[in-house]
Amino acid sequence: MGQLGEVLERHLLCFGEMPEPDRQAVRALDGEVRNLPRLQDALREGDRPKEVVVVLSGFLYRYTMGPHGARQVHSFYMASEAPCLETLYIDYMDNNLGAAVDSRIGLIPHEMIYRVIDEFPEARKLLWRQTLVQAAIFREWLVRNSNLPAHAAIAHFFCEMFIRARAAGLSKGDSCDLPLTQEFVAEALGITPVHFNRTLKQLRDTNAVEWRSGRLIISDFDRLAGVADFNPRYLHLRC
Amino acid sequence: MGQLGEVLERHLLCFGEMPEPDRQAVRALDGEVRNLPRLQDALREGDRPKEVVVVLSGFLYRYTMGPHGARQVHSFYMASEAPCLETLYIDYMDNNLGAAVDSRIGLIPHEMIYRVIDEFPEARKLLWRQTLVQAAIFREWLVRNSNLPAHAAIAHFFCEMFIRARAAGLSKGDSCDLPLTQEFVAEALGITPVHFNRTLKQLRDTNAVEWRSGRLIISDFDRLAGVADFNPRYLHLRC
DNA sequence: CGCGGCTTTGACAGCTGTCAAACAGAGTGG
DNA sequence: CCACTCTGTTTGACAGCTGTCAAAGCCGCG
Repeated sequence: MGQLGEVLERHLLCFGEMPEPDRQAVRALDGEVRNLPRLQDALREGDRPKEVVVVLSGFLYRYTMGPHGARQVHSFYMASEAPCLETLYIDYMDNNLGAAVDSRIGLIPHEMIYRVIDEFPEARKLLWRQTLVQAAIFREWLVRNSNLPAHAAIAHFFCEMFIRARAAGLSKGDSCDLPLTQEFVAEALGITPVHFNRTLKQLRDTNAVEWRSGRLIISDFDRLAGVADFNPRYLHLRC
Repeated sequence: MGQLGEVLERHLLCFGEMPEPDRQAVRALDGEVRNLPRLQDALREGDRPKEVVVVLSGFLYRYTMGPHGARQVHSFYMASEAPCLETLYIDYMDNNLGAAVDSRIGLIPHEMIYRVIDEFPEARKLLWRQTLVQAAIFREWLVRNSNLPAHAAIAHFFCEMFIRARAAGLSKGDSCDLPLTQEFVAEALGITPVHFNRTLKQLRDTNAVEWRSGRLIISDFDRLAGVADFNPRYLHLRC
């Protein structure tokens, strides 16, 4: 029973069920654990990683660098999530994975996972599905950043983060950790930090949400979801 | 040897290699062929399809409807491409798939593909990879729509469509079909048709690209790619 | 010729970006 | 305990890209 395998098993079970033998096979996965200091990268564009990453604590983010030093964040990953599962079957990274705060990550060798995939169809199905859910999230972010005005986009982002935290068992009541700077989130939403800050103030004034010292508190989820036209359907969560 | 299987085989080979037995298994896939008139949907939000779609001719597009009737296009699919391969392992559609022009599509039953996936690991690998490449394209569209000014976004879109058409063997020299209205493309880029039109005129004046009566002609690809900061890396094409 | 769909153009409002500077809070060292 | 520094947040002023609303032009087709 590897620590990493247990984390991955719990994560996969958010998206569907597996029979006990498959669960056991996933649970048996294990690998190296490593500290990843804030702003350090775990994977870089062009890398051909030989392990799959699991977030144990902290917050990771995936990004690409634009031509003029502009950074676009594609996604955030909280504890228990598995970014870049896709490295299993894609030749090389076309983006970067880094730590937004001091984090601890686990590295499960591809070889071990290939064996599970070959021998346990239900585990394979959930692994595959996890990568598809990632794609669904990218689609939703595309819609959000392309169509929603800043205040709705911010509300949408908060809703998603909270729902994901709750699914991962990381929320407490109506709040969860969100240890990011405004700049990070602004780069995920495709807006300027300045504009993000201004718009956040407006949202705060609605008393639906608060975000300070790394903690997100959603006192009126329904109102916030209404502002964002948020529907958690795309997350394909079972719980 | 199914017609649909052959199309799918050729598409998968754009992303990697398979040994002959796997190729044969894919080639043997087949199913119903159906006409899909312009603006009609093949799949709708909430559907639980039992077949995988292959585009035989025409142009499909995937989209979601926003709250105020706003439509966001997630992607376009030209002949030989396979949209929504993801339906194999995801519970229900969280978006719609429709025809941008009169099209012909093939429907391969999930059951047939599951058998290939179970018995032919290399075919499975390419199928999986195809879904991952889709995700990579979503990421790139996210970056494009979030960061690039309209003229660069349009140039980027043209570059991608041309490269994909060439990979599919659908280009002739420096041109390919692109039978879409300006409105469709504008909705993919997350800008207004009016603004799209205005900005397109500017691009046209650079003499790098032309687009009329459904045909895209790129007379100076390098210049266009420069404007867009386009790098085809994310398409993960072998050829 | 008239109709319908698409493209093109105009005028104007407004959301968002840019550049700068002030402000706040945590950690450091004197 | 108080400067001091550093990072991140907050505000201000202003430019400009993009959206909105309308109307005109273009083209294929019955």
